[in-house]
Amino acid sequence: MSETLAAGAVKEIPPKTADLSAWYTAACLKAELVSYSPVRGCVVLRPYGFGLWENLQKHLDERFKATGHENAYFPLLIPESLLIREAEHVEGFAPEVAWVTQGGSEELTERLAVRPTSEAIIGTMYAQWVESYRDLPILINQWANVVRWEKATRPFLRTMEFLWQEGHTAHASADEAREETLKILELYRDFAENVAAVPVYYGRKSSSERFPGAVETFSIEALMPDGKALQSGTSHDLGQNFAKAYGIKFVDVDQTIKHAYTTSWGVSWRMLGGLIMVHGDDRGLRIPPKMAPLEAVLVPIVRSNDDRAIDACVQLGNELREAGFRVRVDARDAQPGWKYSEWDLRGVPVRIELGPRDVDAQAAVLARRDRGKGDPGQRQSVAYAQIPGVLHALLDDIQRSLFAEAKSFLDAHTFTTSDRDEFVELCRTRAGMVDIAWCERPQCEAQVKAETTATSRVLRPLGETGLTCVACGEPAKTKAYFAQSY
RNA sequence: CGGGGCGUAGCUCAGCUUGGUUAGAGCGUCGCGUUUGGGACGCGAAGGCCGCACGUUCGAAUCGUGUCGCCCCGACCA
Repeated sequence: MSETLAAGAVKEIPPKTADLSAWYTAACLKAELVSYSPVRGCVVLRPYGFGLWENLQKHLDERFKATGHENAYFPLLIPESLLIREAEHVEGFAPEVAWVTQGGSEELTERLAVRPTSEAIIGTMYAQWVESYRDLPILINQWANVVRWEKATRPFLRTMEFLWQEGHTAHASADEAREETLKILELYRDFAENVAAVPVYYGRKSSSERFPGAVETFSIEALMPDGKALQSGTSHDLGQNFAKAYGIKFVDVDQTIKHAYTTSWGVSWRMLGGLIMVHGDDRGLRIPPKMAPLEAVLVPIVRSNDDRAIDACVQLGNELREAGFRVRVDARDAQPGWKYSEWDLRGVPVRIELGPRDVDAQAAVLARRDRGKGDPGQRQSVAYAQIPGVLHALLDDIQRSLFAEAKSFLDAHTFTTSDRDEFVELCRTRAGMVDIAWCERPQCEAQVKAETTATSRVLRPLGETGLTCVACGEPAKTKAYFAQSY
């Protein structure tokens, strides 16, 4: 089976501007982020890709801890009887649930779902843990894999099995649950923009885009270079729906028994796919320094009879590592130009070139990946003693400049219109995010989708009153960003 | 699941229309030598039952059917 998988799987990377999808898949494979697995629709996360994932985990975990959340772990397998308790929830996920029907040689009397998400099992446990308002809130996050039986798959963006974190909280009041939901939305926005350097719009989801079983869903939405939006993180206010389904009850301060209010929220490795598409260029990946598995790679230039650069690189590499940088010395016996291209492809933010000339001058050349080859600001010679400081500043600047570049793309591809024809045309041509006054009616959204394949991405408060819906002419209730999406 | 494309050496592909010795190229790999500041050069070598199965045929990479997988576009979804 594996030999059939290899055939035709890995291609040369086509220009990003010509075909984003083809570029994306090839880049993920060639940069050794992922490989295809023998199971259709699943990918193997290779060490370099896992490095990206680890940085995502690190930064999100820091933020979760800072807001009082703790990590825990719940089982992979969920009995059918538990999964089906919340009606909307099970209806929403039914088409994509994988089932275990046999254990060893024994047919199971009750089949087990491989979790598509963990509300069911976690809600069941919370019901056992909560007795009193004193037990609330429960603020738990889990890092886990989930399985959804997808029809069409693509590395990171949609795979049958994927890694994510899912937070599940329970609260004593509706206000507190809503506050938690919005706090996490802001946490995700902050992470996306300040760590992944991916600018996003955030807000409420329309009813048709809502999580099955939620009272209200919020999300962050990034814009890909082809004009399609990518939902990159979701935060759900579940109200009392799941508490009622799973029996999460508590005695409140007023001595009455009440159902808790719960939330759930998640970010998956899909975020990595967004980061790759947003920042990559024709030479491959460009990874923002805070997410980069390697912040810098050191390439020694070796001349015949002069390999002093290798020792110099090893020493400089050790010093930088001690100073807290993530670096690697690439001392492989290969052409420097070949190495440059390879590390460019993998998106390492800074390359440090060190050859005999530099050894003589006690300096090294720092080259930044985010700028083009011909850019005069791309390379600079820096004396040994100054390197940690310059590297630090350089990484900061790269982080900022990648965000700025992506932000100006988002701004340039966000359109506001009050004209229906223009709205339809912008949606249809996949121009970007199209901002309109909207009635928020599901029928209207369905009509827009039928006409343009675009849907509402996020809803924001409407500043003015008395406006009419740009799509249908009914009274407008909200401001909405429409776009086609992944 | 629907439409389109593809599967030949590690990679990118040619060959297929019109079936015919031993299936090709470039790159990569290996060996030796010269090289090394943005994908080096010379010489030599290895490497493929043409995705898989069945069928048509004297003969199949080439034609037919099926199947698996990959890519793109829809539908569905994070």
